[in-house]
Amino acid sequence: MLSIGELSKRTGVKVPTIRYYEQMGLLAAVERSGGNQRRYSRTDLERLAFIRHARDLGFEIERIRELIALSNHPKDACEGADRIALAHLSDVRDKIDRLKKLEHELERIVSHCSGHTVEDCYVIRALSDHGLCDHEH
Amino acid sequence: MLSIGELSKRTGVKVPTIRYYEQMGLLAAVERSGGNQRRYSRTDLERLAFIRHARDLGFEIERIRELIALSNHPKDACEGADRIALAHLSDVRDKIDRLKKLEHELERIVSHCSGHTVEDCYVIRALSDHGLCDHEH
DNA sequence: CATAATTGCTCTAGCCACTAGAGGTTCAAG
DNA sequence: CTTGAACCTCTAGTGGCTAGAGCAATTATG
Ligand SMILES: [Zn+2]
Ligand SMILES: [Zn+2]
Ligand SMILES: [Zn+2]
Ligand SMILES: [Zn+2]
Repeated sequence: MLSIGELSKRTGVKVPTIRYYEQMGLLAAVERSGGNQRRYSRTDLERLAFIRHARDLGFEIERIRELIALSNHPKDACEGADRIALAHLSDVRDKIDRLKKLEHELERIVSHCSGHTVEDCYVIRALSDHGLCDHEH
Repeated sequence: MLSIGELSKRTGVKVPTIRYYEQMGLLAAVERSGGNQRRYSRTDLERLAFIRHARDLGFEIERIRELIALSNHPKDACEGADRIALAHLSDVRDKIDRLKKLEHELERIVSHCSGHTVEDCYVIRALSDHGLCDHEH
């Protein structure tokens, strides 16, 4: 049985974040000591590691809740989990596409400044006029 | 003189967002009609377009505040503006790098599921064990 | 065993950049 | 003059935490 601090050390998840996950219903409310302190089992640690890893991979809390619900029915088909992962992959790709457009536009903007005063700074002019941009964003 | 609704239509910025920008000090508090309604000039419209474009390019509100302050001193050197844009470009690149790692990892994960039950779903297993991942994240 | 340092508890508020809604006032068209 | 759209202010909610106040419990040291 681990205290919340020990669990935090072993998983790299901060103490208030563990309590937050409990509040959000990702971690079940666990056993308490006589003095009302949380005591975690190995199973709890594994679940927290799962949550942490899913968060590191960018899954939203609501999606993680769904994934946990699915993994409680091991005999069911796994389409649900696959669909969640695919949808997330698609989100990530959309974000990359948007950021690459920004990157391109920002590169163009910063490379055009001849470096004199603010009144002829290309950065300021480009921000004032989207017409100078290559793409929508 | 434009009402807030007309300004909204012309810039594509929603009405509550315009009021929010005023509250944040990006837009100066403007003239009011007899009945206390905001009235915007062409200059106000241009400033809002600047803010909107900078936001679309991903600049934070605080950075936009700084850019506006700089552009009020047209005779000064423009290093400040250039530095803000370069720092933002660097942020964008960092985000892209992180997302590309996620993309690779998610591609790998979804492609490994043989599509049976939850108990042997690779998605679920991969989430449980970062050791299966190719990269840190 | 007493005391002190550390860790734990709950509850509230703050972060960012909006967005939504309540409850009321002003404006413009007919 | 009446109607209805647009406006006003104020408060609260979003996501995923993080920080702090003010206590209680546990652990380490003497
Ligand atoms: Zn410049
Ligand atoms: Zn643009
Ligand atoms: Zn699967
Ligand atoms: Zn991993």
